[in-house]
Amino acid sequence: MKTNTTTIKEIAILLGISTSTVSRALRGLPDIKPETRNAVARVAQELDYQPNQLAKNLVKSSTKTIGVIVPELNFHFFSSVLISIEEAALQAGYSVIICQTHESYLREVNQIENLVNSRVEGLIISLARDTTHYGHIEKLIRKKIPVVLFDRHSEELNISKVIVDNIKAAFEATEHLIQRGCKRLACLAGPLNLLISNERVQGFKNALEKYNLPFYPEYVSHGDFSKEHSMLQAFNLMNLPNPPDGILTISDRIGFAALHALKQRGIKIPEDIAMVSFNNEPFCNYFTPSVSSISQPIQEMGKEAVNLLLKQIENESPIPETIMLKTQLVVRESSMRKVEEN
Amino acid sequence: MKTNTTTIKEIAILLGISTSTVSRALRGLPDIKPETRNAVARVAQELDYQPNQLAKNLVKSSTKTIGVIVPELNFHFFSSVLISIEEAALQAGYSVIICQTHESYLREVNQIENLVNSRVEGLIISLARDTTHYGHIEKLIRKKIPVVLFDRHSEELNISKVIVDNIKAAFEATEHLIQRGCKRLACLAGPLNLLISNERVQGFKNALEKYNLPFYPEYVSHGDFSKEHSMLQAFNLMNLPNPPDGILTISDRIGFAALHALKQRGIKIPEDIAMVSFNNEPFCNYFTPSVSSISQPIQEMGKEAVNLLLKQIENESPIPETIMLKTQLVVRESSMRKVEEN
DNA sequence: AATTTTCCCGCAAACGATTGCAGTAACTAT
DNA sequence: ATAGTTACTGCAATCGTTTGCGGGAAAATT
Repeated sequence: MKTNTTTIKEIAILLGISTSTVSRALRGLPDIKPETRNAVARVAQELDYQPNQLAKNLVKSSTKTIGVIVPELNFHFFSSVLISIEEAALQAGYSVIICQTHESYLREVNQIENLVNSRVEGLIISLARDTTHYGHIEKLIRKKIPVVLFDRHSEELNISKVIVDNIKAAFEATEHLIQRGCKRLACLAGPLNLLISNERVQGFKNALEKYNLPFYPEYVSHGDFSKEHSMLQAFNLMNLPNPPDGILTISDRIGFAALHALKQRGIKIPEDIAMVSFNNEPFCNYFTPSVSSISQPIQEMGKEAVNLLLKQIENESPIPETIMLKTQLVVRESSMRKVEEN
Repeated sequence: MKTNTTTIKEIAILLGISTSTVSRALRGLPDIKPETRNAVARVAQELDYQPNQLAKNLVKSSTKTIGVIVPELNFHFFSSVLISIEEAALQAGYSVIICQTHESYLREVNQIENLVNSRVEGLIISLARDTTHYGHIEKLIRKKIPVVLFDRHSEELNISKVIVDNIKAAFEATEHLIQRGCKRLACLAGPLNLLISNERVQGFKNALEKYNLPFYPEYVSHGDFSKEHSMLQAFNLMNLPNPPDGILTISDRIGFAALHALKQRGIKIPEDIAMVSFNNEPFCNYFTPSVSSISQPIQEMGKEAVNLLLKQIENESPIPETIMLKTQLVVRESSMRKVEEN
């Protein structure tokens, strides 16, 4: 389909002037006689001229665009961070291109390549589940393309990132469960190679250790965030000879599904089993019982990621910076057991 | 920050050949001696050459990109359709740029303009809540830029769209409530000027009419999908002298919040009030009671939207086509009242 | 040996803008 | 009247590719 777009040249010919004059007139540069300026404006209006961004970008070799890559658009956490990223970028005069990897390493590599070829000026990335080696990211650094990681990062990468203290957050959540009287604690985790999942498990372990509670490996199970996996994880926990009386789930996606599974088995929450989850999605409030969850600073996360990126883009400061934001445990019914005084 | 990218020219100079030869060699065109081809490949590899997509697009005046505009990335329905849109586009060799309007008309206009200036080859749009006149869309048609609307459309626009029969869907849901013994039916709707909301209300009315049930205007209330609005809508309904015994909500976002509000008031669902909602988000299963909801063909919707768009892009067929997809009522606990035989 | 064919490759224009520099006309100052 | 400004505008190169056309050398055909 041939879309007829008018160019600067057509305007120039129509008015019998040069393209440079038209260009300058349209952009409000000085040194243009008012009459010419008006004439140009008029004709541009009539022909509904729209500048070709591609040409513009090519000559200025600047796109004022940043690329954002997330595992899944569908996850409430990511779509929310995206909103704040876009907001912050827009304010700084940048637009964003959003891509998703569907947790696939190959797709991540592809998407990054595409964005780089399209000359985005920087990238904000949350790594895919399947990403276990980081050559593609290191290549970006070598090429001096600004990159910021958020949430799903890697310790191997010495690079700017904005994250939360997952270990501490999980520790606090577990501690809370212990203080509510839980003795046999379980943890429903994500994929085995996912750093943030492992960090949260670590925090879980730390809390057990501090309170001298035993750690049983079979009380920690891994899944892929899907409803099916998560419910299975919960069922398996129930089928153990000595089921847990407190569960930490490292994501609301897992938590909600697990809650569903437990309720299906007629287990009373929080009396039989208390629960704390991660992310504090709005739905936590809606469930019966409402779900205690660790709130992530979504707004800030997006804003800081953009800030870090812009700093790299504009100040050519390649010194990697890590911003660690605070989480907050929001206690609701699912963990509010009555605890006998002693 | 100056990112040093290698160009075709540098390769050419390094090898003492012309840029055209390099270009052809890299793209595997014929008429290139194997040795030159290899040499080019080698040097390109060494210098980590990445073609400049901007330049490419400019000369080919084709970007193989489509733009998608949705009101809010955060809505499960939209992010899900986006996934299937991206999938379908990718398969056809197109990439997608995703934008959100946050329900604002001005932003919609802006985003469209940007995308057009960036020379996307077509647009898939779900209109913003605040969009009440359609000059910006009509302009696209005048300029022969392929456009497809989905979900949030407008009757004023004679243009390709993929939608569902909202009237029929709401009718069936309401009929179901009536068949489960509801006599006083209410409807929690969205913004007043939102077509799909009004269509659903219309279907609601149609069912009342068919079954000779009275329609009270105060039983239909409008909100903006927010938790606060939706809960308020529900509370207002409860405060009526003669509260309803059946509620249709035109979106799960409203439905979940309403359910929460009703439960807060100690109302038994479905015994006191039965409920059916719209969209069949995965969470419907998780609630207590689980929520009956009308399932939208999300996958298909995305796929068909892309198909319609590609048809316009590639076949220059500007004949508007409307694809109406089937919904399905998924009955769960929230509407399963015991109904006495008679 | 002359002609044709095949194989490679380069020149230069094009895509649609921006921009440094130069040039002309009008206006001001001497 | 001449020199010096000032106000505008155009030329041409540039960004990094692609592509039609033409041409020379080698190989094949007569």
